[in-house]
Amino acid sequence: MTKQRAVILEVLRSDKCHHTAEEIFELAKQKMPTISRATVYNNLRSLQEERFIRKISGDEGPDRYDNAYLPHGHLVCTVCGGVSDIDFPGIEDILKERIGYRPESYELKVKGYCEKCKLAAGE
Amino acid sequence: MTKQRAVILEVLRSDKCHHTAEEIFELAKQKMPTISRATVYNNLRSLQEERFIRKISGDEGPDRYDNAYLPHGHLVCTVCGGVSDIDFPGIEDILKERIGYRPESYELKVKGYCEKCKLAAGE
DNA sequence: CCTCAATTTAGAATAATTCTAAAAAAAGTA
DNA sequence: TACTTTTTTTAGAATTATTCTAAATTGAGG
Repeated sequence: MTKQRAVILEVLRSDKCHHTAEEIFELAKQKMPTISRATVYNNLRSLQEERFIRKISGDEGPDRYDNAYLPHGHLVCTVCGGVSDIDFPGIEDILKERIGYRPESYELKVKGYCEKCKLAAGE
Repeated sequence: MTKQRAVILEVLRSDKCHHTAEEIFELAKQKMPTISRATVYNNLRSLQEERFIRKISGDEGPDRYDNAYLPHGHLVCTVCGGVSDIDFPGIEDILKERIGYRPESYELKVKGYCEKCKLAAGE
């Protein structure tokens, strides 16, 4: 475990956002000003391959990273564009039923209103 | 409806593949050699906004396009990398149950074995 | 401490997509 | 039809996101 990788993990775990590589790079630089962009990309890739984190590739804009590997849904807000985690109980059963085995992984993105924007609209 | 747009739609509808913009550009050029890459990108975007087609952004590689807008699942083959359509009956009910309304749209990508690779492995 | 393999670095290179400004085509209007 | 206006296309430049490169550095194991 290099210092750089520790910093990147720390950034990933410091909040619930789904940051882009560039954002992670900026945040990591605050903790370690000499860190290089390539190191961030390298680590994001290897962390993903080792199943510590998960890449979320969006319809638009750069990829984002989730600090958990375990698959779960993502709610993409049609108002603010934010991405939040959301679980859909029973989803894996449906997938298994259809293809005959529990999939190695899946990604589910649902467009709707995030909690914040739902509250704001309710006023 | 411009000639270019018609050609692009024709390419999209000519087979069941999920082509990349570059592939669509190449195929369109066979029908209309003067067509420009930007025109392909412009049309893919507007067709998507008008909900004739759907963009599928994958974990890796460029975006792909589906000739239908109606949401349905995609099976991403872990062997050959191909993307095929797959329906998961009941999925929309699960989504609605969890968020309280039928989502405007969703995207579900499941990793597994496509029909071709499943057959090949079975030998 | 040495050694060696793995990692980091800065910047160049690449890939995918968007932008730009001029030309062409289409649509609207008299 | 002829004229005007708006939209679309074009080619290539520009931008964005990401990967590659090769030299320098680090860190783990002996």
